Amino acid sequence: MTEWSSNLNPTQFKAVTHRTGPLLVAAGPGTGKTRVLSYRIGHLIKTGDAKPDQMLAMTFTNQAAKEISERVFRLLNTELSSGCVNNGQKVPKISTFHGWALEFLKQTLQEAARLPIDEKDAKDICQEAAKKLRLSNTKPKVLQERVSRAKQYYPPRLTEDEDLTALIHVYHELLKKYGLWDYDDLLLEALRLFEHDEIREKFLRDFPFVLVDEFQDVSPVQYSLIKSMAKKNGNITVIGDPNQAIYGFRGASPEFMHYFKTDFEDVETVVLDTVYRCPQIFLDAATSLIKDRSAVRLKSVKDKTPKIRIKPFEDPVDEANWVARTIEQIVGGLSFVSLDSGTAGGNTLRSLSDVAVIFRAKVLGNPVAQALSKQGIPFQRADTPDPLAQKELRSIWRVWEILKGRNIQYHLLKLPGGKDLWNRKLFDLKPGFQDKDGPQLLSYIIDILDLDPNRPLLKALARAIKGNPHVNSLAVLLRNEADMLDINIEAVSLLSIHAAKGLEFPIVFLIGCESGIIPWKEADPEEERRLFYVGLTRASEEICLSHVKHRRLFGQMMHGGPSTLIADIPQNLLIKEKAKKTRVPQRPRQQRLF
DNA sequence: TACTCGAGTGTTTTT
DNA sequence: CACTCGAGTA
Repeated sequence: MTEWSSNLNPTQFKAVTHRTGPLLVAAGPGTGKTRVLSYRIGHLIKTGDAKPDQMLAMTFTNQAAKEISERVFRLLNTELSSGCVNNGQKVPKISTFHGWALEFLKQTLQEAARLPIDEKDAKDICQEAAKKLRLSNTKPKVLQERVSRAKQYYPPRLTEDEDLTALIHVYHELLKKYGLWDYDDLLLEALRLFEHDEIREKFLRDFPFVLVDEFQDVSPVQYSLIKSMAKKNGNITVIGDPNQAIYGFRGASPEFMHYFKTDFEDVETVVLDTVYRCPQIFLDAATSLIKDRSAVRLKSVKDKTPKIRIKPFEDPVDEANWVARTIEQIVGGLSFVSLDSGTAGGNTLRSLSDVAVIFRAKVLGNPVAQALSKQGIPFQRADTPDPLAQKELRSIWRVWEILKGRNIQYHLLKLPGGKDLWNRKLFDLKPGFQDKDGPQLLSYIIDILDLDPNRPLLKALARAIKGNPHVNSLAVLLRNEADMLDINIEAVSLLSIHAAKGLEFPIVFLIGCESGIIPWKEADPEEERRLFYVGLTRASEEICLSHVKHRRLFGQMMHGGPSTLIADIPQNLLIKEKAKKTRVPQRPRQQRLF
């Protein structure tokens, strides 16, 4: 315990050691949210207040669940070795909302539980439903989005739209026929189960300690779930930052943070306001954007407070080239702030992984990606497409699922070539597949799908499986491989602001700071402010906001001028730089290999 | 059933 | 611009 408290500041300590009853932790950017969450779990175990398997911690992403698990286990292991905790093999359940819901449904409904499908299959089924109804608009993507949007509410919010009502009805009939649930159903069905008193009572007995991460991002359904998961005076901890609520477009609302205080009884509120990440000026700029400047003033522990640089450019290519050149100089050993100003730079040696370029919409990353490749600077983008959207991989995955005995009927139906063919093909060979390992399964699948195993895509897949021979879910493996933005890799990161949430980088370029881009035209202006807030608080040392005069977006010329949000920041926190007339000649710095 | 081509359309994203 | 989707053709 003593070692623990030495790692925590007083407010963190208060949140970690809070004993019983509802707890709301308002945690600004870089205030040690994950630390508090994992320490709290560890602390509850250590004091004996909770048995490990009485705890459920819920996150939004697998990544977050993994991170927290790792920290908790690291914490407990250290404690274990010093003999403080007597650990049974029981462990706290740390899982995503959806992951927990699926398990809960399986456990409660047994064989009556259906099988989950991903978004792509949901689109297909939406389309099937729309065709049945002869709706005029049958775009699967649009339909699925509208259906999913409605299903963020319980009961699903059907508005006045009759088409949507009918569509959802038929869509649900189809899902029922196939024995499937979409992602939204997992949460909705879990919520439905909680309407049965005996089921809810059992849950309350099983999990008297519930913790929720990124609480500001909960949807109405998730909020209802949370309310069902604890008594009004129960041991429920929620942690989040209302100023970083940027998922309104999928039904989340920062309001739930306020509701929590009245929906539960005697809520203890702890505000984490000591920021370990950002310099004070970045924090002041960020908070100045938020309307109800909630009495909280974030305080940075950093002594250096560089100002925020504002850089104007003519067009996206200028902007991108400047970013690329500047990065090159940074990793060359010159400090960022002193560039252009003639001062000799500090000697901080930067690595490419210290740098992120972030932006409001993914397309804005393209010119930067081009400029970086031209300069031979390695970079990684977070926005890799879902690998399972690719045809071959999807077929491979379907056969894999069939051989693993999951969702067989539906996958047979969807495989190219048709059900009968595949029934025949798979029939003879199925026995004994339980024992085959990943690589064997894959080569078998490639064989019966008649694919060329030497294609780079399949070779990469084979490599991924080889590193993970006992993988059960190919989907999880593929998606992890694909969108894992590897922080340790020696490369610049290109990310949307959304994708950057939760991350930090010493040096951040926030590009495309123009009105119409951020704030995005026709978007909730308050949420746009929070987005900018998130963007500004990603940097731990230096940040530069840039804007251009003209930008071609979706084939249309935009000239919104510098973002109105920049004008809303107290100007003494900014250094505005003049546009440079001189266009630096393109020098090919590094020959590309091919 | 499988592929090509042109019209249409645009934020952000997890499960 | 760049991509997706679906109509149309083989």
